Amino acid sequence: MTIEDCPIRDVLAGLSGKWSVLILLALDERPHRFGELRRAVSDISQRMLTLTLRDLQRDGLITRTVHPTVPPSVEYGLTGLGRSLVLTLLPMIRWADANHAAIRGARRGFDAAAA
Amino acid sequence: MTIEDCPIRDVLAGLSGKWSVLILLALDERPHRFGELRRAVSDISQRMLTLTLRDLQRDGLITRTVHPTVPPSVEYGLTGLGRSLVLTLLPMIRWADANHAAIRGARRGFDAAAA
DNA sequence: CGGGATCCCGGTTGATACTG
DNA sequence: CAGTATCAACCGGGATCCCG
Repeated sequence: MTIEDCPIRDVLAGLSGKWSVLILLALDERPHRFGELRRAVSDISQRMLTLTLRDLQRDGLITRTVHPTVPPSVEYGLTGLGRSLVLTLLPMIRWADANHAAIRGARRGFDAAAA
Repeated sequence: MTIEDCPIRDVLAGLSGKWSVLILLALDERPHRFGELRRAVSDISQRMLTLTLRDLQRDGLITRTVHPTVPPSVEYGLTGLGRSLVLTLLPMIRWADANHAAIRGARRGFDAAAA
């Protein structure tokens, strides 16, 4: 009865970081190289980008292709599984965009009432 | 240019906890009392349930109704905003359910290859 | 260029005990 | 029943330096 037995919690855990969803969205547009991703998801640290990418790859959501050039070049892209996940994420993204103002308003109201 | 200016990150931050989504789903079925929620989301600590509920209420996603009985009874339910959010979440939930096995398989493959 | 290794801090979480 | 208070542990994440 560990955490992995609950699909929701197990899958969500991987997306719970601050960065996974942003990275998946960037890769949904087009494949990105490491440095491109770093700029696309501005203010992610090199370390967290590396770690998050490895987790996503481990879960079979993204591909990692090394081109043995000098200097090296690594391309990341979505797998079929990853693409199908992003599709289910898009409604939530749009909701976040559309209702961000309402949430911020609710927060202000709540905080004011608490004071 | 703080974090709240990005709708995705701001909204996701609230759901990134381990518990928010589970609670929202439980409340989507029907309103729950505190103790019911605690059993529904088994192995959440009392403390985290309290904290998460307050955050969700602060964001305008759930309602909190106190019935001044003895002993006290508090009912939580979804707001309209909350219900609309859950609707956008459901595709992702179903995806998690359907693809949990695939993800676990990918993980095993990745870990085996790394060894 | 694309990482890995290390250090370290601070917020989040859990256990436990107490309360109206 | 539905919380609040306090304390300790943990771990996500940033900074920095190094490497092929």
